[in-house]
Order: sequence, then structure tokens, then C-alpha cells
Amino acid sequence: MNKENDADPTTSNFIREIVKDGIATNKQEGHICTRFPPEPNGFLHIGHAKSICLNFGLANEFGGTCNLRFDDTNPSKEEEVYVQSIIEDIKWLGFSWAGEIRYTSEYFDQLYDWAVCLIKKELAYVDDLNADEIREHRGTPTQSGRNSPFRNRSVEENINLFASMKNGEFSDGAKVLRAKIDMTSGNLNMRDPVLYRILRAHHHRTGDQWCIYPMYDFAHGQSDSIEKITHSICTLEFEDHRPLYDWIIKNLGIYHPQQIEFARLNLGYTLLSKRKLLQLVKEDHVSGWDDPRMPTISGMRRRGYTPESIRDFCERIGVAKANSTVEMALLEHCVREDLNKKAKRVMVVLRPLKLTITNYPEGQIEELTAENNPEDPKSGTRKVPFSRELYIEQEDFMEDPPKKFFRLAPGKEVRLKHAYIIKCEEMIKDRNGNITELKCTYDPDSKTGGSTAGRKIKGTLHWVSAQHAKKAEVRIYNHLFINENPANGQGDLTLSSGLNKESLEILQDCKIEPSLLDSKPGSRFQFLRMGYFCADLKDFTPDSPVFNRAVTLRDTWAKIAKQKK
RNA sequence: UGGGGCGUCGUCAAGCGGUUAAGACACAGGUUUUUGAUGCCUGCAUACGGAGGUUCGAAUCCUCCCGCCCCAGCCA
Repeated sequence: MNKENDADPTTSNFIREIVKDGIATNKQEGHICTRFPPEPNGFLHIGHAKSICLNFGLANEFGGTCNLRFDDTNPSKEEEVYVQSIIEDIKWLGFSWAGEIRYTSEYFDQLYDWAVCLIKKELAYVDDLNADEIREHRGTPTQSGRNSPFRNRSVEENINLFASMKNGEFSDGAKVLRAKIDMTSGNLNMRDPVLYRILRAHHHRTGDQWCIYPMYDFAHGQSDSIEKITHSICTLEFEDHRPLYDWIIKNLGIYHPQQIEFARLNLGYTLLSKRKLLQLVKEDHVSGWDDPRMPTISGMRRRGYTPESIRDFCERIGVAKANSTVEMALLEHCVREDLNKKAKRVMVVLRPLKLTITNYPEGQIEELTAENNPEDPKSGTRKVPFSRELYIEQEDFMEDPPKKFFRLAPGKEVRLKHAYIIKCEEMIKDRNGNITELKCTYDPDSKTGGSTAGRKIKGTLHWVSAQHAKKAEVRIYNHLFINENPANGQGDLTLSSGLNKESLEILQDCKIEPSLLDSKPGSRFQFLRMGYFCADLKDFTPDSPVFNRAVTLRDTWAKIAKQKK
């Protein structure tokens, strides 16, 4: 259709259109207010990031506001630590909310009054049926339900009973408050849904003040209404709840926000369900919610992903109503694209192989100039020590190389990055036939600026001077699950069996440039030719440096080599 | 068999009765390169789940069919 401003990198989505239309028709006096309403029962993951970017992004885009509200109506699952982690993650992603943080629990008094209001309108009643009986009375999708025998209690009796529930006169589960709607509705949510339950659990904010708690359906819409939310954006599974959301708001006669549903994110090779992520943590399949293999915001942060790359990803995946699974490759692309522009290049040998340049003077040390980032001229250069004995990557040498192997092999030449062209003259093996050392010669004129510097050599290797190298631990991360769609396979029982046993490889004897000891935890680098890495936020110290691999570089050679096999 | 949704390239996803059916990722080829990285160039849906219909004209409207997802918590 009409080509929009070419400068606009964002593609249209249906929610943005709804918001635009609303503003164009002055529906909410031109103002937009969204909210991000997590339940504090776990850490945020990349799926939440999609929702965060949507809600905060829309508000920013249209000059509106976005609230942060903790949906804390079920004290049995919620904890303060989760509240803190969620706050940290949203901030880290780069968003800020309007005013104070909201809590649904702050509205408990108002919610109680509204429940009484429904009772007075004969639209709610106290039911003595227990959970099993209520389920039985509910019917099935194809069979309508039956009215509870307690459905026609008087207003006065209901008010008294509800007050008694609140006052702790009944045991947990003994009674509930239900909406009086329609037990024959095709929508199960409209068959007299439970509004309040009795629950004696310590609430992380209200303590033991309450022993009855509102259900999600009796709290969310009103909370939106109180906060004058214009667009209440949630995921598809709440579509069935919208008639109830609207029913409650309408019968209370209060401000009516618009609920809009979109498809939640699915990501290849991982799971995005708080329940299952909690299981991974509890069963020690990972080190915690912030394990770098976890699809959590905190895991990705620790892995070395940037907030910019996550926001970019969320913009690129779009927003729609079709269930879909986004390829991990897209997320990795976003990370690489961002880090390519920002990450300082350094040389680190992950799996060292000793290399001696036999014609290089013993004891001589050169400080070679290395660019910090070819993508960013302003990043400058640094000095890298070069000497007679070096380490190179084991995989950069082959005794019997295949065609098009542009690396080191007997008699072959290669360029050492920022340094000289060398030729492999001899290899030394131990008793078992393992290669332990390479003896090479170098071309003294081939250094940058030298007379033979322009010689075309196919391969360029990274290296570290042996006497200057420091030791580091590097953690190599791979997909947490073997299958691209782990959710496809059954339930909890197979959760652990679907785990990728090679999702973590720890390399203890990596050789790093000395300058890397000054790294700040969380700082990110490109280890030349190896990938993007991040100084671990928890475990990195100058005495025992630890780096995490965020993502590999694209590796055309690995593809070719794989095809040859 | 009830209610609510969804089906456009390998994966996401624009498209809103007239477009050569965007774009991105992935993939393939070429090129630059002291990172087999990056960059740059090229290719990649005669076709929109299927069948009918309306129309001068349909991915867009209508009908029927097929497939997939969600709902029977005193979870959110």
C-alpha cells in the first residue's frame, strides 16, 4: 500500500493501530495509559520483555504513560525477592514507569467495597459449596452447569456472610463469593465465577491483614479502572475472560478500559513458562533464575546480552494474534548486531596450543598496535605484547588439513593478527601422538608497515604471548534444550530428559590478554574470531577472571567443515 | 458435540477491494577484508489453509469445509 515514511523502522501492528484510532477519534481525550502488571511469583523472561516493550513502548510513542503494577492477589505464590528482581529487570531494559509503583493489594479495601456493591445489586452471592462441588456444578464445555443451592440467598445474608468471611469466621475454602451470571453460558468463565476465596497466607505487603483475597478476574479490571488505564494489553488466553472483565466493570458502573489480547512469545530451544523455569531452578538443572542459559532477563543480562538488543528483538518480532515460535537465530542476530558496534576486540585463546617462533630473538618483546574496534574508529588502539613463544587456538592447526583450510598446517603460512606472517616448520608430539607444540619461522618484514606487509595470506589467526598471558575461565553456553520445540514433548516428566547435556562447557585454562584483568564485571568483548563474551557479573575477579560466551560469531567455515563430514 | 481465537515464504510479519504480495531473520551465491567476522551486491511466495461465490478486479467481502491454539483453578 502507501509506502509510509521510509525512515520509520517499526512495522505496523494491530494494537498500535487501535491506539492510533483511539487517539484520532479522541476516544480517551487523546491520552493513552498502559500498564505492565506482573505477578511477583518468578523472574521476568524474554516473553515479559515483549509485553514490557509493547506497553512502555506504546506509551512513549504516543506521549502517554505506563504504570508498573504488581498483581499480588495470591500471597501463597508471591515473594518480595521477585518484586525486587522485576523492578531491576525493567529498569535494566531501559524503561521507567509513571509515578509510584502500584500494587493490586493497595486496592483491597476498594475491591471489598465493590464486592459488597455487587451483592447489593444481587449480582454476587456467598456459596458454601466446596471446590469439588463447584467444579461439578460448573458442567463441561458441552454441558451447561447447574445453579448452586446457595445462589438465592438474600442480600442481607450475603452481606453478613461476606463480612464474616473477611473477619476470619470461616476456615480456608469453606466459602467463596461468586458472581451471579449464567450457569448455562458457553463461556465457562461466565458460569458464576469465584470472586473471593478464603486464604490464610502471609502476604508480602499486607501481612496478615486479610484472610480473603480477590481472584484475578475481580481485581484486574478494577485496578485498570482505578488507574484510568486506556488500553489493558494482555495475552491471548485472557480472551475468554474479556466478557467477565467487561461485565464487572459495567455492573460496577466505573471507568471502562479496553482489554486487548496478543499472542505470547515462544522461542526456539527454550521454554517460556514461569512454572517450568521455576522447576529448572528448583531441580538444580541450572544455577538459578539468572543462569546465563535461562531465557530470563537476568539470565540474558548475565550472559552478556544488551538491553538494546532485547528491545530491538521485541520490535522485530512484531505483535499479532497468531501463535508462533520465533527462531533463536533472530535473537542472536540482534545481540551480534549490537555488540558488533560496541564490543572491544581482544585476543583470547580458548584451547591453547603452544607455538614457538624459532627465528625470533629470545627475550625480545614487541608492543604491537591493535585496533580496539574496526567498526568504531573512535575506539582507538591498544598495545599487545608479542614474543617468541605464543599460544594459538588448537583448532587453528591441522596436521592433515582438508582443502580450503586457511589456517596453520605443516609447511603452510598464516598471518598472526596485528603481527607477522609465520610458517609452520615442525610439529612436536608427545608419546600418545598428541600435538604439543609448533615450531614456526616468521617473516620480519611482514609486520604492519613492513615491506612484505601486503603479501596476501588467506588465513589470519588470533594469539596470545605466552609469557604475558593470564589464565581465565570461560564458560561456553549452548541451547538449554535439545529440541527446537521442547514444549511439544509431554509435560514435567520429560522436562529434564529434553535438556541439552552440552548446554554448559567450562574451559579452565584459557589464555587472555593481560589488559582483560582490569575488566569490570558485566563488560562485554569480542574475543577475536571466537564470539562475544561478558565478564561474569557474579564470579569475575581480577584474581580469577571468568567470562561467559554470549553468542558466537557467524562461522562460515564451521558450516563448510560440517558439510564435509 | 459448547464458547473464544488463529491460518500470508524455512521462521516471524506487513497487507484493511486495484501493490511487481513490504521488511527482517534464515538460506544460497558473489565481493571487500590482517576477524572464514563485519560491510556491500544478488537471488529467494505466479501466490496468501481448501473449495465455491460476489466483483471489471479478491490475501482482503460472503458461504461452506479443513487444520491448529485456548477455556471445565477457591492460579495469574
